[in-house]
Amino acid sequence: MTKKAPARTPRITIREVASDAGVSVAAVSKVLRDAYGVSDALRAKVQASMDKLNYRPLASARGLRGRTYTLGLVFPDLRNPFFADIFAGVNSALERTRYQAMQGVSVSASSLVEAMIDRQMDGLVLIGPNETNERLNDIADRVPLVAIGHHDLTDARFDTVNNDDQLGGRLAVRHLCQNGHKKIAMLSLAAPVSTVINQRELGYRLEMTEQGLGGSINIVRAPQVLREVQLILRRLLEGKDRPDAIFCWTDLMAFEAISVAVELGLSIPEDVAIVGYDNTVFCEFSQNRLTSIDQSGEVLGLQATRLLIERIDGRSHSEHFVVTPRVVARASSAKAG
Amino acid sequence: MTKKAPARTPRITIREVASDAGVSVAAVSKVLRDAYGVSDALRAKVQASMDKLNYRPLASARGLRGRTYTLGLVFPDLRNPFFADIFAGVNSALERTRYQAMQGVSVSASSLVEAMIDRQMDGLVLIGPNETNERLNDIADRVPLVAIGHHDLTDARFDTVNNDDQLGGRLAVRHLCQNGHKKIAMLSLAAPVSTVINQRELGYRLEMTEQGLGGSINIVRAPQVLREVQLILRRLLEGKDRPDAIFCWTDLMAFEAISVAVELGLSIPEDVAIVGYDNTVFCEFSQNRLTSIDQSGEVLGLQATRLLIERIDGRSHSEHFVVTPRVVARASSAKAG
DNA sequence: GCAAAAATGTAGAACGCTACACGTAGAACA
DNA sequence: TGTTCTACGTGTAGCGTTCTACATTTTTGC
Repeated sequence: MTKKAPARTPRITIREVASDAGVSVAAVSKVLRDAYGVSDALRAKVQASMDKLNYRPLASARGLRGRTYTLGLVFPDLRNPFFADIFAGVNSALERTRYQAMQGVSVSASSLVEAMIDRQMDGLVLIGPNETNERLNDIADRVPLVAIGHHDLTDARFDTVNNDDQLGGRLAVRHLCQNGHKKIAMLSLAAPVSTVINQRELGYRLEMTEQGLGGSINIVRAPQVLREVQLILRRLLEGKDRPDAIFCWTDLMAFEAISVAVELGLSIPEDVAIVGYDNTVFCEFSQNRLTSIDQSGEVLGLQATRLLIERIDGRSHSEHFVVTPRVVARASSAKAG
Repeated sequence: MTKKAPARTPRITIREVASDAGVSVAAVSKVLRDAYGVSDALRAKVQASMDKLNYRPLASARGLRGRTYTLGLVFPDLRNPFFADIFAGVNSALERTRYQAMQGVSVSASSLVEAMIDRQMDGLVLIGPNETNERLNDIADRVPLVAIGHHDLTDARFDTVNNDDQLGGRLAVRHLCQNGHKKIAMLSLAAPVSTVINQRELGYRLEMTEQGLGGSINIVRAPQVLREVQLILRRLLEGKDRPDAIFCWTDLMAFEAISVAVELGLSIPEDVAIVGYDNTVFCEFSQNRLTSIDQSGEVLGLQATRLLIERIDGRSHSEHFVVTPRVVARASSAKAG
């Protein structure tokens, strides 16, 4: 079945560079890694040959001995534009380095993580990993690891970068209270897989209680399936006890909430105010004009990358970076009455 | 600066498997690649050892001699959820294979493509590449290549998978005509970088002409920048010659169009109908209820992957796969009057 | 039953790079 | 002038695979 592939233009190797520059292979390698013991003259000579031949080191070969200069990013999903922000942050951190990021997507990180380790990634960033600390430590024992959006720090042998999701939950409630809302419901995720959700729920609860609204705490949980979400929102908004505000655990759900509300003839924010989370581009975008909690994905990505490279360079104690969220107020939660 | 990294749990190598199974390294390699000349007994023995030791071949090492079983996907952008559909298609094509996809994002494919070649990807899928055929052929000479969303087939030494964008443009216009709209404008992209846009514009023009609306052909071009898009849309909708329908080159722009229209107090579809392109999940989603041209990203991804693997396996002539788009009608373009 | 053919397994040389261990030469020191 | 440093280059042994030869065993054909 497998025929011979057509002849491909062959690669320039370090050997050819060496012979072109009239030096040893080892010398070229030194220049490549800017290792100690290289004179300016030699560097220049080698550099010239590399440029001339358009030489590029082969990552797999490097990986066999040293590094591949490749970082792996594991996203849980590609549909949420919030992840694009994180990615942008990663890339800006990588700008002046020799590292390159490769991404993969998978709900259960496991198999993808293995694939990335097989491919000699120098380090991994897991975004919103749905994994136990035990499992994460297991990975961390094999490859430098940073988790974004993981709040369990006990015994962590990896770094974390987090938005303060608990504070985020609080801010949402506080903001809605300030704008005169009282019956604030929260739309959360069924089977809360991530510690992120737990923190947001906790923040919601705590702030509701502190605001003296403990009695009207109302967490509604929906799965990721669109139909289900719509159904549950409809039930919530048609019920006799309709909330006058909904805090949604992510912008995407918030858009859906707006959608269902409008469909039911309710006006926003007069009848029901909506607040989302992530402050994705789409908040600005559509008529949604959605108030949202900004967790600055770009900062998350940037810090995670910084920590990861530190770790690759040898740091072995764990660091945990926290970003403070903030409310970005838009029309969807404007002052009631 | 660079300290010694902490001791990592070492990898199981093919050598250890071989010694555990009491066979040669070559034998294990044969089993791994299911090459010719392996008895059932040997296979079983080796398989057992591999399972027992939890062995996983190292891609970089394989790459040095043969394949890495890694495919590279190059996306122009991560924000458009349409790309998630393509990705899903790729993954479903990969399901029962030993290949794994890694993604990268970059507007100008160039540097990312080089990085992927450096990392020994067995093949590349470029999505909406903003490159000349010359450049693409150049890449194709070095690595098996498939382009999704590239309409220039002259001399192509790579495969392409395309939605029939010209037909898509036609369908949009035809649909709007059938629903009684006449002054149909098209919102396109400034500096049309991709052949995709050209085809959609062409389809729009041709169908307008055939419908006898050649006189009201009106292509408005906006850059990718949100502010600009809003400005241009506002100008278009406030002008004395307001169109009664807008065909937008992508859903994201269509949402923006809806947004601006609503802001201006226009109702959709009575005052102005909107049609998008891509049929992203968000069409169903928000109150947008956006009519869109479906180009089935999943099929595109699946076919591209299929072609790519064929090419890796040795096919050298080019193939070009075309998917037929279809209109998915929703509220945003309902019958006028 | 014997030669030829087919099937099965093994040795060992790459693949392109890194990094350790040296060799050498000039500078600094006494 | 000899000796010790230091800076700079080089030789070469791997890293974990694949894959071409080749050696050995088993099967087949007559």
